[in-house]
Amino acid sequence: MDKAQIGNSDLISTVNSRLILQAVRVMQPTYRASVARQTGLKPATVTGIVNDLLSQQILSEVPAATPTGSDESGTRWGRPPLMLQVNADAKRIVAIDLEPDRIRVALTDLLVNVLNYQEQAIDRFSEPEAIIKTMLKLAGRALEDVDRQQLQGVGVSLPGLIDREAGVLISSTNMPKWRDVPIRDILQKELGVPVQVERSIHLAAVYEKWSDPNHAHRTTLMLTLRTGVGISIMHHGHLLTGRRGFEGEIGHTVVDLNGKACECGGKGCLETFVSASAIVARAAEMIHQGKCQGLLTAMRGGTDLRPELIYKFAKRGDRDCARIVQEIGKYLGIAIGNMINLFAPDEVVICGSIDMVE
Amino acid sequence: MDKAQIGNSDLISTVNSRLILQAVRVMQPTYRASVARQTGLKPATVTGIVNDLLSQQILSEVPAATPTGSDESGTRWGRPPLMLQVNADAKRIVAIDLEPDRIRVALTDLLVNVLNYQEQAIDRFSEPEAIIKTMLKLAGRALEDVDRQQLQGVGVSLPGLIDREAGVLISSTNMPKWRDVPIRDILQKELGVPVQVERSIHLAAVYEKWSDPNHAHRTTLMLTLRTGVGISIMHHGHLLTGRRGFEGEIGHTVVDLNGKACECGGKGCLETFVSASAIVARAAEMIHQGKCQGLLTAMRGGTDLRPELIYKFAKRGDRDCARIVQEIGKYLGIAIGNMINLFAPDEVVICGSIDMVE
DNA sequence: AGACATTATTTATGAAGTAAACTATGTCAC
DNA sequence: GTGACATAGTTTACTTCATAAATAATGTCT
Repeated sequence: MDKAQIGNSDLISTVNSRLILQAVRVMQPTYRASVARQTGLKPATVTGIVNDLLSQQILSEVPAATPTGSDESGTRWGRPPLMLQVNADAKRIVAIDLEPDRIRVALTDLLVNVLNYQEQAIDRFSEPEAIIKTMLKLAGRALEDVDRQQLQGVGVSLPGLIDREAGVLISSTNMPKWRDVPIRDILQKELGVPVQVERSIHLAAVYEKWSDPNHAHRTTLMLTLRTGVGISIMHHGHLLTGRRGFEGEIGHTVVDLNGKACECGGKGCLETFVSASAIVARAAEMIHQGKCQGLLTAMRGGTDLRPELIYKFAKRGDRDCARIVQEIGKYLGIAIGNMINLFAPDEVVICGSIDMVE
Repeated sequence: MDKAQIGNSDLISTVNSRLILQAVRVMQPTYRASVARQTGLKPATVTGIVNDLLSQQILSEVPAATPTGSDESGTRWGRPPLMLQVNADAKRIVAIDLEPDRIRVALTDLLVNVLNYQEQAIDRFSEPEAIIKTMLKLAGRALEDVDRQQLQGVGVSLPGLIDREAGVLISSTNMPKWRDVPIRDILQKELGVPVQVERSIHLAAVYEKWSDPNHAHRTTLMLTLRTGVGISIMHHGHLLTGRRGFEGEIGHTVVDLNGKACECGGKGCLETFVSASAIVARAAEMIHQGKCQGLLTAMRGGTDLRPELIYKFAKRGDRDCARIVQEIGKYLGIAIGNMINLFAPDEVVICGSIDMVE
């Protein structure tokens, strides 16, 4: 049997602190009595924890306010509350987004306002060591004026299969040299602060939940389009994740068993229809059959064959290109429909765009 | 914002009691010091909670035991532990399984040993009121010799879509008269004890987790075959369930977009290939085409056309019937493969059998 | 009989939530 | 202005739990 969470006063305080911090973040500006009503905690408890958070400067008190009681004539009474809000400046967070073609590093405050942003192009075929060096350089710059005490931690978004427990990037389709790289430990050692890693495609869902306080008991299905298709499911406030991070591979879901062979060994996988390379291949095939003449002309004019070009032609009324786009929708629709049957989500979010990686 | 679990001493005690009870159940017979090591709780804490559980008679102490310490020569030392085990007789549970063609009621003890079992055939077209009356009759009989104090509660397994929060059976394919029946509240009122409802197809997964202590951090995909196909996912110890209980509908996942129209409005749903009625229809179609002559002969002999008959012929070497069975496997395989891509489960369990309902 | 190892309990302490009393602070009526 | 009123927030005394540390219990072995 694994060790589970045990109950002690530590558990109580983390649970309640989070609850209160969350409540203030969502309702701010707000005040102690309101927080108590919302969370179900008693006023005395809220006072204690709020004072604690005030002394840590994670919350701050705002002076002015008017009484909350009122009647139909607009008469107000009662002691005016002391308003609370999150002191965004109390902490700093560094976010590192590794993508096949670039690294993006942001320094944010507690409310995830971006204070500083850097972007640097990389070659997706580089050695991981070199790329990590670049990440460290950018992170170092972001942290130049940050007190280490103030730094909450570093979050890293990775484009591929990860092992969450070990903090390892197992593999990445678009970055072939990355194989079992223990990136969390490397960064943690170099930066000397706690580092967390997560799979890129899931982070949109995490943010969605964070920014929407009513999300706790809903189920959201989020599809992320990029070079391929990823799926994330936020279920009752929890992100569905496998131990090894292998989940979310909707791209290799079979949507047409008579379809083309896929790299994965399957036949008719979703990605044989909706990935950037599949779309381009499909267009090339049609050009070969003498269709999509518009595309051919554009290419002779020096333009690259890219998904967005096909879409542009489709919008302009090119029948053949429109058919390609329509097919993408059809297969995406089948996949989404299947997911809806399985999860009965309260909402489906599609984000990103189908891009090529050089 | 919804009200979340707040932290107070109640939380601590429930968390720790459950932890300890669970540990004892899994390791029994065991002893306090071992429980403390396993759970991470301190010995004094375990003593306190165990004594509490002993006084409630949920646990019992077994006298004999030998010292636990030992060296290579087999020498043993130390104070011999007081062994603990779950006192299965402390509580009684009533389990009611409603199926389209029968009601099954069991009285069990805390370890889910069946003490008493009753089964009664029902007509799936009956009014819900009549069926509930039968359920109450059987439950009443099961409870005849049970002290109400001893009764932990009643669990009901329902064959269809449920609303867990409301305890309502929303609809059931095989029991057309059941529409939005608030069965939990009805039973609760009549029996005067807490009633919980769950969807039948998911309960195999729940039991699987309960009976396997190492299950907490695994992901299991469980397919349940009956008149159709249901899927349950046990993920990190939690059953994936939607608020309205609409999930698990893998049967209406599209596996062949050129397939037949399905009742649900889709085309090529899994259930158009692997449900009992679909299989029979497929065989009838083949007979019409002059195939499956063996089946035809059997049917002229008065045998009903049922899935198991087709399977019997397939096993005997009937080529056409074998093809039907093979097709079932093919489509089931696609659906399962897709699920594996999505969830990367640690294991896939297929249970049940494809049955007809009269 | 006494050393030893291990299990189990007791006692004292501390952390956290909470009920209830109490203080604080505004508005309004007079 | 003064006091009633309503609501916000704090203080105090108390309870519940976990826990560290001391202690007791119980067997084997020398």
